[in-house]
Amino acid sequence: MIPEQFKHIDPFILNHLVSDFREITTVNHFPKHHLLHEEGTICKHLYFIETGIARSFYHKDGKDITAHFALSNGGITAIDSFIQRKKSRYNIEILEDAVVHSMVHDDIHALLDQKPVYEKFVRLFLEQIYIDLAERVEDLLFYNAKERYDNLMLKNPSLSQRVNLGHIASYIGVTQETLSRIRAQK
Amino acid sequence: MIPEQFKHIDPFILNHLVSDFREITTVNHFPKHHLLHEEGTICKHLYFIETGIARSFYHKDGKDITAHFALSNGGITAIDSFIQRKKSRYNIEILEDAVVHSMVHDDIHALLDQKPVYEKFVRLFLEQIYIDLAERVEDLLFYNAKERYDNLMLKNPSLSQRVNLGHIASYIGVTQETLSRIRAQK
DNA sequence: TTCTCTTTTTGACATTTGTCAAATAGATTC
DNA sequence: GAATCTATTTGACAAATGTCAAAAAGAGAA
Repeated sequence: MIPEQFKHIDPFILNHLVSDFREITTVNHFPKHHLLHEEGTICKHLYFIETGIARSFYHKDGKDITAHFALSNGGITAIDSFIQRKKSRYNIEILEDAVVHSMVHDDIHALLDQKPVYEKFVRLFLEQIYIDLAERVEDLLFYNAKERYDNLMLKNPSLSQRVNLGHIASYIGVTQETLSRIRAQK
Repeated sequence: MIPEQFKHIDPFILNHLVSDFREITTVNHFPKHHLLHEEGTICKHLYFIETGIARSFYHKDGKDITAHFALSNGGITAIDSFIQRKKSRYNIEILEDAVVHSMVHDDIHALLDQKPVYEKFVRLFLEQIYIDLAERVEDLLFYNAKERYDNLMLKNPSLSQRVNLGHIASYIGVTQETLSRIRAQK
C-alpha cells in the first residue's frame, strides 16, 4: 500500500507520516453516480479510491470530457481548484460503488506547516503525477486513436468492461463512434 | 523576478532561499545549436533561461517532436530523467544564443535535505508546472490545429518569429505543412 | 552577386476522424 | 416478458489533417 517512490524515505518518519495523515483522513462509501465534486465550486478535498472507480470530467460544447480516471489506490481531485484555490471547471463522479478516503485541503496544509518534513512526501507525489501527465501529453502527440486506446488498455485492462464507451472515448480524445469502430476492427 | 506563487512565503525564508539557491547556481552563455542535454544520458541539471530560447525534444520515427519551449525566465530539463534518475529520451537544444542558469540535481537535493523548509518552494514550483501541463492536455483534447496554434501564440507571441515552423508544428501536434497552411489562411 | 543550403509554401491526393441519423443491443422497471 | 431507457454499433458522407513531391523564398558563404 506504500507507493514505490516512498520506499527511500526514513521508515521512522514514514510511520509518523502515515499515522498523521490517517488522522486527517475520513473514509466513506459512495454509490454509483454520486458527485464527489461539482463544477463552479472550490474543491476542498483530495480523494483516494480504495475500491470502485471515479472520474473527473468537464464540459465543452455540451459534451463532457473525461480528464482522469481513478481506480483502486488512485487519487483524484479537481486539480486546478485544489492547487489554485479557485472555482473548478471539473466535476468528479463515482462510476462504480466506491470506498473513498478523503482529506481536506486545509488539514493537509496545516499538517505541512506543522511538520515541513512531510513536504518531501508531497513533492514525491507531485513528481509522480507530473510524470504520468507528461506521458499523457506524449500519448496525445504521438499516437493515433487506436494506439491511444491500446495504450490505455495496457495500463488499465479492466477499464473497458467497467466504464462507458463514451467516457473512455473522451479520455483518449475521440468520439464514441470512432472508438466503437476501433474496437470492432480487431 | 520572484514568481507569483512565492509571494506568500515568509520574506525572511525567501531571502535565505534565494541566496542559498544562488550558491548552487552557475551561469553560462551558450550559442545557438548547442546541446544542453543529449538523449540516452541521465540529466543532472535543471536549467533556467535568462535570455534566448531552448527547447526539449525527442525522436519518433525519424522525426523530432518538441516537448517544451523555454523562453526568458522559463525553466527546462529532461524531466523524466531529472525526476526518475534514469536515461532520458529527451534532448535539450539552444535555439537562440542564451544565458542559462543551471543547478545540479544532487546539489538541489542536498540543499533540500539540509533545509527541508525549502521543500515548500519546490512543491509550489511543481504545482505550477503541473497546472501548465494540464492545460496542455486540455489544449490537445479540445482544440483543433488552428486553435492550438492561436493559443500558443497568445501565450508566446514572439515564438513565431523566433523559432522554426517545424518545431512549433510538432509542439502543437501537426505536420509543418498543415501549420504552414494554417498561417496562410488568415 | 551568385551559389548553396535550409526553411517554408503549395498542389494533388490519401487517410483518419467527425457528424448526423438510424438501427441494434443491453439493462431496468413494471 | 413487455415496455422503456440507455449504451453501443453501423452506414453514408463531410471535414480535418497527413503524405509525398516539387516549387518558392530566405539565409549564409564564397
